[in-house]
Amino acid sequence: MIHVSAPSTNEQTPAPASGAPHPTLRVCVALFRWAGDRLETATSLAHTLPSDAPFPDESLDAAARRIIRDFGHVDAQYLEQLYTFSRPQADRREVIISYLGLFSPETTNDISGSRIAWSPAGATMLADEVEHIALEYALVRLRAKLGYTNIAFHLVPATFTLSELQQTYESILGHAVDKRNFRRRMIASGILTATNEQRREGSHRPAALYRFTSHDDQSAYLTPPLVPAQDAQPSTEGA
Amino acid sequence: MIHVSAPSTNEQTPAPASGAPHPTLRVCVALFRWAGDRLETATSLAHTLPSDAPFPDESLDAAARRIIRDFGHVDAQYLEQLYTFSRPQADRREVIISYLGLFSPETTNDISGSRIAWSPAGATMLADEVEHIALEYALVRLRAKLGYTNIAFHLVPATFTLSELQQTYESILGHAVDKRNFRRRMIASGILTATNEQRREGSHRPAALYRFTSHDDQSAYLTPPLVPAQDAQPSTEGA
DNA sequence: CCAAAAGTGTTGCTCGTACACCCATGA
DNA sequence: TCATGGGTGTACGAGCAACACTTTTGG
Repeated sequence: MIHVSAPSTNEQTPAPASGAPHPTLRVCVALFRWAGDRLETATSLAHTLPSDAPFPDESLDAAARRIIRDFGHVDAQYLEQLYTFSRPQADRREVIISYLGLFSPETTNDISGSRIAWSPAGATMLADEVEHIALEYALVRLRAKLGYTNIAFHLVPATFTLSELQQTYESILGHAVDKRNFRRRMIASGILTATNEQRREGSHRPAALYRFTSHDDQSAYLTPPLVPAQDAQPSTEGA
Repeated sequence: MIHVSAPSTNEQTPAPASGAPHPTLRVCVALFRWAGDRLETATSLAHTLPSDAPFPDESLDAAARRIIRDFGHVDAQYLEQLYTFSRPQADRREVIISYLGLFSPETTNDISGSRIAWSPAGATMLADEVEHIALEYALVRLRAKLGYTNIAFHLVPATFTLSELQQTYESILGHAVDKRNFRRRMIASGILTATNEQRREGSHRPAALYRFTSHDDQSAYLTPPLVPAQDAQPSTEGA
């Protein structure tokens, strides 16, 4: 978590370049939800990503949250800054800070008066080129993070079956995964807790319901394969 | 990694007052070089990271490259956008786009009239809080990328011995690595090519010299210049 | 009793890690 | 001949991928 709090005492900031117009600032958010059978992207009714200029007294993160509330009338479960683009526009430059946001299904069920349209991720067409790139990139990041974080849990209801979770993974990754391996890995990871409840639906064996062990994610995993050698250096190997 | 869970209740910030001051934009660069025995960070003589406001007609990447040239009178071998911070400052907001830059030793040898001071990475003290965070984060990213990219090659001379390369890794990672495993991995990875030259220095067996197989790195793992990089996005910037 | 999804183990392979000694050289 | 760093191979364990059948239920 990156945290910027107090204003700095350092007054190093260069003056805005000689009379030239200030760049336009815009925060845009690639929002996803799991629709039960597929991943969906949120667009405004005008086929753009939800976006707005941050207010002067507002952090970028806060602006992203506000944009999500304004468009969807709900809060996202997960929010992460992705990348900052810039491009020439009219007489000034436009700087676009892109975010990735995730909704849980419960959240998006009772959206009323929402200005959001949902379309299948991957088939979402955006007029704006930068927004298109930002969306593609958000998907890439989301896929990558499935592999080494518990980010998928933000897309899934509070309690869920392992099959549901697996379907979520498969649909985001775009390929099937082995059931036994998937379950073993999920359970071994310790981020799942079995509730004692079951869900019975249809004429087949009921499924056990699980929930997350911890709701804060430690997605800050970085794993360099190189590992410390036994001792500092001094002798040849101990033994 | 930013995880925003339960955002505050709606404050419904006032509409974008047209008279409100634009945010200040600033690009700052965490620059590293390998000094032969340690990793070093570049600071301005005033103990700040090299930074400046981008010109209106200049992309963020171009601004970062210009800043590096202005401060060091040389070009960096590697440049990657890291994260965008924002903070309140005086009457307006300051938005800081941070970059990671790497120099090869050859490059920094003939810096003359440079406005850069080098200090050991990790021991570099910066007055500004955001710059400090940006620098720390750059180090984290650099370390992490050692594990799954060939980023280290940007820090090393055009030809080098495996021991030199290993020292670079060890010093950046902060721990020793096993010599045999390191060499096996490097050679197996295929990004190294053995030249036929040797380097003899000191009273011991001469070392074989290697160089990179390909000089473009696919470490564009975590940056959006994704699939169709430069040409598919005429109005945005490549990397 | 049938359909339909839930649930369960084993095996082989790959990759990472630990580990010790000989080689070539200059002084 | 000695000190110094360069260079080499093997064996073990962890973790991942492939793979098929039994269980429980509703209709």
